[in-house]
Amino acid sequence: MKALTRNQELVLDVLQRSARQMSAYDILDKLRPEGLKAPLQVYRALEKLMEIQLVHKLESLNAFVSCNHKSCHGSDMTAFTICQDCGAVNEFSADGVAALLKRQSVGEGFKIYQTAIEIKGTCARCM
Amino acid sequence: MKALTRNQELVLDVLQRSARQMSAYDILDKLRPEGLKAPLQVYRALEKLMEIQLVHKLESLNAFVSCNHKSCHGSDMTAFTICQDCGAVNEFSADGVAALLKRQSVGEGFKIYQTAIEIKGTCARCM
DNA sequence: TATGTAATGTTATAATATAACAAACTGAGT
DNA sequence: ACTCAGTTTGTTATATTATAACATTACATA
Repeated sequence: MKALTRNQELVLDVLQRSARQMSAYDILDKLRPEGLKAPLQVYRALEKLMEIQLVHKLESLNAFVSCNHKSCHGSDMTAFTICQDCGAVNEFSADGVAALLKRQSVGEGFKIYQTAIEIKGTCARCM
Repeated sequence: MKALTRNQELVLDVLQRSARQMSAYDILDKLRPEGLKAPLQVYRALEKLMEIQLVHKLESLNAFVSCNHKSCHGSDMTAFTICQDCGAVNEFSADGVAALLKRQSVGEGFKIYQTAIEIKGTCARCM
């Protein structure tokens, strides 16, 4: 487990402090005071952070969240609920779903590398 | 079930003829000969077509596919495998997964509106 | 025909993401 | 310490994806 570089630390830190998902440009704006200037600096850090599963991308929102969910590091399965009213995103453990998907995809001769499950709807608070 | 408008027909037709997923701009380029000029014409058609589930968006690719999968109209659950080698996309039926997700999310007090499951990996052909 | 809803066309612009290339840093092996 | 390979960085420019705003037209139906 390699140490993070400065830019990676900065990006991760911003994401961890944020209550919400952030776009790459949201992150960039937060980090301008630290000297970051170009989107690529953020995107590159995000790429690495996703590689080591400290950050996930919400594909349907083009946004990023940090992941403290220990069980998820080393897993290739992430699942999120996204509330369409309040915007709250919640990562939840989907082990049963993961197992089922794996079985099914093996049945179809497909080798899973990474899975994104994004569920849009209404959260308990907003109902 | 309302009839489709001209633009919606055109967009759906292009997608159905295509062996692959297409970006909105891919579609636009195919339809320039029919007189379409602006991205919005395509995006608006796509929006409607997705609403009535004749088209799905692959969130992780920012691309669109048509859906002939009868069982899926009226469902709020779509699942895709995406081969990272050849790019082939396959929609598969994930009823079991859907049921499981529904049970689990209900447990967490979340009301599902729409779910995207996108699995990246290697297809049988490419293994 | 009046009326409301939906769809259209158009221009402009916002938001998201990557290409290309030179330079600096890092770590392992010698 | 030296060097080599690999990674990370900084930077400018550009590609790709998506929406805003607004005037206009089509269309069903009461």
